[in-house]
Amino acid sequence: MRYSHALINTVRETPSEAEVISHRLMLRAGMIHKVAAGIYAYLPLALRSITKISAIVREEMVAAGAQELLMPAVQPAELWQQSGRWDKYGRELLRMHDRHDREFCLGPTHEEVITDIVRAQIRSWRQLPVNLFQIQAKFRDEIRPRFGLMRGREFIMKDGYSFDRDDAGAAATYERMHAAYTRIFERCGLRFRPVEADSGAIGGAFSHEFMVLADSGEDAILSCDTCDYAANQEKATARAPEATPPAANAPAPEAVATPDKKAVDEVAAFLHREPTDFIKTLLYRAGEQTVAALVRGDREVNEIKLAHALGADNLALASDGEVEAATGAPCGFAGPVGLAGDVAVWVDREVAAMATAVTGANHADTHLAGVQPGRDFATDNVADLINADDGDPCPRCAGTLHLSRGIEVGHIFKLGTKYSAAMGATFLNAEGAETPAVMGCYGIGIGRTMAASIEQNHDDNGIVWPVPIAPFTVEIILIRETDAASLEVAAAMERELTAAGHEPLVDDRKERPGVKFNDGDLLGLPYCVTVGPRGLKEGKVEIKARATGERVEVAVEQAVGWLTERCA
RNA sequence: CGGGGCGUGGCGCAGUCUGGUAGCGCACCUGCUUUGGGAGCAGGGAGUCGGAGGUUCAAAUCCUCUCGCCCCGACCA
Repeated sequence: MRYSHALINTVRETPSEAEVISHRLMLRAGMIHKVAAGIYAYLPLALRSITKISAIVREEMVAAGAQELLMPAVQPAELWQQSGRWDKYGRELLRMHDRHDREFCLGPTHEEVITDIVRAQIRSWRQLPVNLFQIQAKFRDEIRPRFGLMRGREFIMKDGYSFDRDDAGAAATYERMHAAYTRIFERCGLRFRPVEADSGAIGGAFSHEFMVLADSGEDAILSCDTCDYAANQEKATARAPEATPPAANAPAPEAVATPDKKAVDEVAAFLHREPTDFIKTLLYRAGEQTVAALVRGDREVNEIKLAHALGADNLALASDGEVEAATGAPCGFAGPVGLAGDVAVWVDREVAAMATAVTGANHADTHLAGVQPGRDFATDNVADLINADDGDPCPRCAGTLHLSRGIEVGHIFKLGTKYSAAMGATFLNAEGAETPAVMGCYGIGIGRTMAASIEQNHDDNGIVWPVPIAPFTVEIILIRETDAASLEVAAAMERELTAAGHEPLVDDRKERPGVKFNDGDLLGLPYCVTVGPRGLKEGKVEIKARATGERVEVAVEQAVGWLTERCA
């Protein structure tokens, strides 16, 4: 490919809308073009990379026994009504009407359609298992799209769905997908980690997210420094604390004045105690019920865990007015002792293990010291309710958990029979009984994987592509595009490299060398060959490795061989 | 949806407070000189100032409405 004929328009100045580095660099390198909020066109450079990522995904999916198909982006409301999600999905689902006023939506995911297909195609246990996937644009009307391709409304996704005869089969398929995903992200040259994830409303322990490790990631993950335990902070559980036995015959709680001190840190400083000596009481509304969640003063409530513990669908922090109604005190002085009887008290494991603590007194400007869980308030409902944090003990071994950030590029989970049962995707098993297929689903954000790679691999000068997903593998810079000898060498090299399976981009633009070098670094192709009169005088070209900055002078006739050896 | 900010040549911005014939840098086009890490000089093209309505002799600037975009938050298979 000749740069002078390629649609690659780099810009020196960073467009002001870009927050994260991958978005900035993709705009600067002329890879994407925004069409509307969260909706992008993939320009040729970006599409080349996306095509490569897709090819890796296809190969590994097929190798793992999956078959590719393609479903429509537009889906009829009836299917979503059958699964029950038409009413549940909310405004993230973009709905529309056709000319006959029938309702449709743009597919944010394809469980309904795939289940519809399979129920029409599958009759017998002999046809199972079947594992199907597609690579296609999805649309989710995100409340706030951001970070360019990282969180768009329209995005390219590989979504796969498996149907098995029984749980054991589904578990085996799940493991195969886990292994395939690991190979996919390894082949893409990414540093990543599979982590245990919350499976949302579906429940069950079978859910893993594949996280590309990057400080700019939107997800917090905890991983053990000793064993291979790693989990999304939404899900991560630290080892349960040992109970500290309370002193016998300890005095009853004592009220202490804490005028105008509300936040735990303020009260702790005022009383010369540590936040870890406190119990923080947060009030929530779960439907009609008011719930008090008790966590140690330095901890954060994990609302997902709390919702699971309660079996609640929707959970929201209580308003100031609701707090006053439940505690009889202004917000900031809530505590478990003497709460209104209709408030359900849920106690974090760590709090239940405390010997004594300071809590709010349910009275303005007052706290209680010397409160004993179990003696001064009931500990009937104990659960893990907090976010595990950096330094907590690992639940599986003697190691320590560490907090880091990641970008979710893949998510696999076992669905069970939720959709197959609701939509009648059943088959006759070996005993002749009608049985719903056991499903799993498996997603990879293709565009997000590309963005995550840039997020993880860049420097001050631009992108640093890993060879397997680079738009081109080699850039050939012509120092003097008017020099006949240089042109001849570049043309020959382009031919030979192409024949050897490389993808060269020849910068033959009428630009000064400095411009070409800087654009070369910005585009970030793995190798850059500089062809100019000065080197050719000695029959040499210079090759630079983008990732390491290593430069070598190589004889013209050895350059292709040198590159082939390095790219293997 | 709540809070904040921004819409002025392709991109980045000034001008708006205090109304008076639209400007700068980059990019683009032409020519000459240059050419191993973002060249110089000269010339040139390009903007209904997001849109609609209003005030005024006069509106990018003041008023009203509206649309879009960005940031923070709530939300998220």
